Amino acid sequence: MASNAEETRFESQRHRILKAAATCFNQKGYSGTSLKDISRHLGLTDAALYYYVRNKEELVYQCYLRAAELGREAMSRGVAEGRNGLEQAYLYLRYHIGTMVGDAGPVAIMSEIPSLKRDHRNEILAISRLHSAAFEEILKRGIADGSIAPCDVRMTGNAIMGAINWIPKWFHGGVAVAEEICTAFPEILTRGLRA
Amino acid sequence: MASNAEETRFESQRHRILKAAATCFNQKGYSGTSLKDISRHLGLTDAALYYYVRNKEELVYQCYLRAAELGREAMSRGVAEGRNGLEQAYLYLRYHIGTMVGDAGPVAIMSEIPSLKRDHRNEILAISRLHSAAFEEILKRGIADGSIAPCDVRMTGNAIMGAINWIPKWFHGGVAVAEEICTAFPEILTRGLRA
DNA sequence: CAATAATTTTAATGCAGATTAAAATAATGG
DNA sequence: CCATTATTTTAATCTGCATTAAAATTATTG
Repeated sequence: MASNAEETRFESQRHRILKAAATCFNQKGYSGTSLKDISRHLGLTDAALYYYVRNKEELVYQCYLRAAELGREAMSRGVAEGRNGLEQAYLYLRYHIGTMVGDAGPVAIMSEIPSLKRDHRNEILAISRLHSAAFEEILKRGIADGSIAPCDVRMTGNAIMGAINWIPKWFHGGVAVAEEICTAFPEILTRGLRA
Repeated sequence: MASNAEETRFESQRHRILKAAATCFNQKGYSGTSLKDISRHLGLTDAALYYYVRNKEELVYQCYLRAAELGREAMSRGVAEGRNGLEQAYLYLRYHIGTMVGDAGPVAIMSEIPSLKRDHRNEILAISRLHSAAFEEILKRGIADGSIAPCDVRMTGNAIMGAINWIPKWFHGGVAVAEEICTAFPEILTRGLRA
């Protein structure tokens, strides 16, 4: 049976692979990146990837699961720490964006949902809807407690999520820029919410 | 030689094709949509597309050119009609978003730049940079004339453009929703700019 | 209606890239 | 060291899809 050390080895390699995949998908899109593109990033052969993952689609799927997990964590931290709706929104954005531009793991590739196969797509769409709904709840809470000005929460949510989801399209690494995004974005995105 | 009537026929068909292509690209991405996907939308065969366009890549390229043209028009109208930076930003957003959710032509597929071949990509990137720079100019003008609060114009521009560019990802037609977007978005996106 | 041009289709061709199987290499434990 | 297990590679295969050429159809014009 595999020892603990080997498990770790496997898991960490798998993690590297998912991250490389996410990077490529963000740059060239799902169908636009070949398995060779991904494996080249890692000094491997394309066939080697199949030791870690069932097929290409699972790469996106796993990235999405990880991204969803990070998003969920960011949101609960924000909700837990914020004293009102506005603060919660601000903190959530800060944490979420932090993970996206940091190197904690595979970043969100929110553009590639159509590439998922039916079951996975439905699952991710459901998670995604829950996430949006939770954010809209924060907005409603802020409106109720007077920290956020009344607004169309659906559209406001769409706007803010769009701004976030678009980040991977123009951010291609760099610690300095990452810092700048982390401080500027939450401020910019919540300034319009203030009551 | 072709008469005027025939030219119009050709051009209008070409236009239909570009629009169908843009729709598909927005839904499934460039590499994710086959020529058959596009032609099926039109009641044609995939091979028929080659009568109107050199190859698949030119479909995206032409969509980008059209989108850039629409964006440019929206911006100059906004700048011409607005009395200060804030108004200009608002009007530009209103016009630009209007064309994106309307059926004037192929909508922007800003996600697919990597799919373009080198020369076309450089061209579109240059145009895109000009567009962003022009928007940042509007912001600076607003800061100078006191209508917009001082901010990181680069990041603010990225945030607003992201929110716009993401629209095709979640908007899939519907006149009512289109109306809602047109009125809500410019307001939401400029509220955070006010001095 | 004949003749020419415009448009679309049918039927190949060819390639890129995902997937698989078997072989080779590297790691690990006794 | 040997034996076993983990990891990666080489070498096929198979398929989907862009692209092309030639034929068929539809429109247009004198």
